[in-house]
Amino acid sequence: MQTKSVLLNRTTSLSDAERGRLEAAIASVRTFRAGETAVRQDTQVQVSLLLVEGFMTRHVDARDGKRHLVAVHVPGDFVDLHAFTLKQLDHDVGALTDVSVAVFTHDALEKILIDDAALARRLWFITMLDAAQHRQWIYRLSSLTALQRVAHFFCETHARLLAVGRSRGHGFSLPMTQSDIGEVCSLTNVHVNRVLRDLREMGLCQVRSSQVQILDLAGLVKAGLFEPGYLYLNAHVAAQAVGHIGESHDG
Amino acid sequence: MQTKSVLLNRTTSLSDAERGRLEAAIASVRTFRAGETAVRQDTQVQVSLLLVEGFMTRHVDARDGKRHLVAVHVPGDFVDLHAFTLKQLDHDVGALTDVSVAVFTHDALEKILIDDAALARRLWFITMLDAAQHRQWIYRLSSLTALQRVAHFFCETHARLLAVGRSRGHGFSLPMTQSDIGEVCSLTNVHVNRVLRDLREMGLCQVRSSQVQILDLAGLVKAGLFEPGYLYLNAHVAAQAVGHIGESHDG
DNA sequence: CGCTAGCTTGATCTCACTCAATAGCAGTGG
DNA sequence: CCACTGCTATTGAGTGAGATCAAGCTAGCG
Repeated sequence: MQTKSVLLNRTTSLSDAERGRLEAAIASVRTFRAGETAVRQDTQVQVSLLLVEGFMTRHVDARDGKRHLVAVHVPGDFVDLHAFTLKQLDHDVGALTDVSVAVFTHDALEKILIDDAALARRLWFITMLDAAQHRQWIYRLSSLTALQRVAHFFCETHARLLAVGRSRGHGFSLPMTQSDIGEVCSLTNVHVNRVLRDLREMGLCQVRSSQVQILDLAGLVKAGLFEPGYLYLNAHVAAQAVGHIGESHDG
Repeated sequence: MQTKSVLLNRTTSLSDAERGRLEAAIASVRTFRAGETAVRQDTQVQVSLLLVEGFMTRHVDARDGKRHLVAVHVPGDFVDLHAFTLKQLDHDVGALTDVSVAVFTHDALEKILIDDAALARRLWFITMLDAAQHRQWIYRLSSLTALQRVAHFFCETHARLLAVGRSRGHGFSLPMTQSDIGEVCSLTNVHVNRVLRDLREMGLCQVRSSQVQILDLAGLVKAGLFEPGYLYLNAHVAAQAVGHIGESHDG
């Protein structure tokens, strides 16, 4: 089953029993097209979505028409598990690319909460990882310069993709425009463009056509003051994420 | 019992049974002095703290010696419930004033998770409220000007204090220096000072000796583009928080 | 081939930072 | 009692990172 491998790849190592239990709870798999809004702010929801393939965002629309991202999701992420307890969201969930998601009804999750405390705690943990990332985004906005922010965001995304086997260390797919990156880092598209030029000229990384090519991971980590502790990765992946382990050799 | 009234005042309405269950799980009550660090980043923890009296912060120390707050806590808040699943925190927890806290062992919380799914879900919800506030802080930093940020922060804090009966609508206690407010809003103490002068001259609010006096709540809400939806307050409190209900008459 | 979305570069502007100086106030000790 | 220290608040002058405005470029696509 397609979804099986995704769950297997989660940072949060699940026991076989837990994984099976979670997969059994999938109600359906559905897709959204790039640009579609999957969940709209302030509407009542009875399901939560696990992203199987593609990239999604969570974003708030400011009153002046601008919007700001509060999360970027990669395959394996439970994008709106928090809706299980909140029931209505304070932000939109959108698809950056064509995506497919596994749908979990809240009834099914409720059943897990009642019957399987260990798995429930795992799910809770996943939502807490999310909150830890929010805190790091606050740090990024409050304490880093434009260049540091972009470098930090790239390191974070790279680390998370590493954790789910979607990067081999040399680069990764990032289907976002410079304006999108600006909405993550609170910069204008013009300034993102200048920052990317600087990163390129510094020999740290290169971005073209939705691909981030990492030229000097250790340098990028340093430039972004990136410390992956908040991602609660296993030691091996964490070391890889900061460039302390040679990249895997792939084809 | 002192703690009882605190739990009673929680935004999240608990049933009598749930409240009793939670109070029974309190292992002890302890205190910290103003300025003390209650929980330190990256250390293993086996307990979580519910703030009974006083104000606490959660903050990350940046590499350059500056620090940034990621949360301000008021009485009734479960300040580090997320440690139950994370086990070690990505930030410090500190006391702004002398505080007293109720201590819950994670063993006791584990028991609740196993035995009482409804209460467990309530606790999970509380941690999700926290995440929703993180998201709003991201919005505040990314999309608001200095004056808007400070106004927004005051509105948020006021709303939360209203919810636990610690404000009657005219003002509230905020034991923070201008530098502290700067660490919330990512501004220098100098600029916070200028913003406070502007807010005063605009007739919106007045701050002196740790007291925020609200002169025009509706105006402050407007100035801070404050929309309390993310706090998931009950309708009555929410209306009060944005100045749509006349303040209560107190002594 | 023309249209549109995204990228790139230059010129100018502005909000908030930095640096600096002064004042008020609480605590402490001679 | 006053001198001294340390912390917080206040105000002014100059600076800078990133925004804004404007124009031209590139590439995919109907």
